Amino acid sequence: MKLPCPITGPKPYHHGDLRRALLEAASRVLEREGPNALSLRAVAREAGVSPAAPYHHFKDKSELMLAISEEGFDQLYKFMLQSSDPDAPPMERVAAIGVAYVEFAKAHPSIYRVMYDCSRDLESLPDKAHKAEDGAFSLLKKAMIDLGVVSSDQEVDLELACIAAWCAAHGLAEMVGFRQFDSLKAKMGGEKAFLAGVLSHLGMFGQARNRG
Amino acid sequence: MKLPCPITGPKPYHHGDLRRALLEAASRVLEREGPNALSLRAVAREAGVSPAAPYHHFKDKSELMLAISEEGFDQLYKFMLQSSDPDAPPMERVAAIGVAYVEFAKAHPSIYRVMYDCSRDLESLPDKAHKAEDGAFSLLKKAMIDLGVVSSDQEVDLELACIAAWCAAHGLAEMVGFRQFDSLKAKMGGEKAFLAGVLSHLGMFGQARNRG
DNA sequence: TGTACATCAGTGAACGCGCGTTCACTGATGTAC
DNA sequence: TGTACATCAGTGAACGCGCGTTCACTGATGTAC
Repeated sequence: MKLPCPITGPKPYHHGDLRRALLEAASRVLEREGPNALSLRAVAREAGVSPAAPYHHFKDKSELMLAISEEGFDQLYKFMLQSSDPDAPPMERVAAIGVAYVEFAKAHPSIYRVMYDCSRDLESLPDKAHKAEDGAFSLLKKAMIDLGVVSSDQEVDLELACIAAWCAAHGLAEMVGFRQFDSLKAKMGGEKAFLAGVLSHLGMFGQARNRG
Repeated sequence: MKLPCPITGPKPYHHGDLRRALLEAASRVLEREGPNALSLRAVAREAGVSPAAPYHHFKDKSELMLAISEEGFDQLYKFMLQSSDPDAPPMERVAAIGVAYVEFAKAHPSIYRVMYDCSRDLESLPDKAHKAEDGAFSLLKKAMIDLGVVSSDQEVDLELACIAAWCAAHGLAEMVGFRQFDSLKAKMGGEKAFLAGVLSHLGMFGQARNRG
């Protein structure tokens, strides 16, 4: 691949890895302007490319959205993984996974929204995470099994517990940013305390309650 | 108000109560075509009126959306109220409120989405429900106090408990419709059992767990 | 009770906008000989 | 090693669309006298 002079050179006719560049451009658009501004044209614009160019890499808009969403799930999984020490006690691990989930959504609300929207449209969020041997849902499931509250042979109950945790995390992730909670957060000395406080009331994250 | 002959008469130039009619038209559009199809023009079309007519009743699109959302919260509150017997034990009442919330969202997903979107944009969901003496949040709060797990003088903890319940309900409400859960629902003998099962893992709805 | 007139609540045409997508095209690349 | 050519990955102009909003207008209503 021939690269142009990084300072003065004209951009080459062929891009090199436009697919990658488009996904990164999409991410920038999302962070800067929010999910409503995410259009095929905006992404192409951000990548410095004509509006027709993306069609060589994605069948249509929904395929681009899906790719963004998949990338998001990848990042979320990696973040969860690095946030939960596999040698820590299971209770701590479950809590760490939950907190990581919420923090990710809080840090990247627009990407999270695209992820969620794609999941709803395609009815495949848990499925996708499920299938991947080491996907986010599996990570939670393992921690839940280790937690011992539900045993792995009570399959239905285990599944229910994981779904409950996922729902709670999703709800909290979407609502934690509400301005309405600001004064309570301040009263408690910060968002972290607030988060722990809310989680302490949600069954499967109960150990936070015992701590403080 | 002069009414046209309901069968053959021409529609009158003046509508009578276009504001009301627009809100009902919006509701129909939402149920039929989903939140993405909800535009000022679509609502006017559905109401059988020119695209400029709504501007005599709403400053702009966002004001219409807000009105739809407010109406939704009203309906939600009424539904919660009629679903929870004030003489029932507090535990049952809290559970009934939670189930009603989720059922409402499941029954009217598009309206629920508009409600949520408005809340997020305006940062006023809990606030609105809060201010109204008999709003949905207050209803939950009262039941929580009666439940006795948190006392009304531990204000912060009470608030946290209510927020946790709200988040959990929101998460469940948004995810309960996912196709991915279909097989589990079938295995458990229906959505109601599934819902109760998930709720049983969420702290403040714990009584469902003791029952079955 | 009748009439002049201000006000209200509609109409429908038009505006500019950004969108997703298509199309004929062209410059760059890589492969066969 | 050089050359012909198929293929790939871009361009940019154009399409039709639905949108939010504005505008000059007009029909109906209600009020003052």
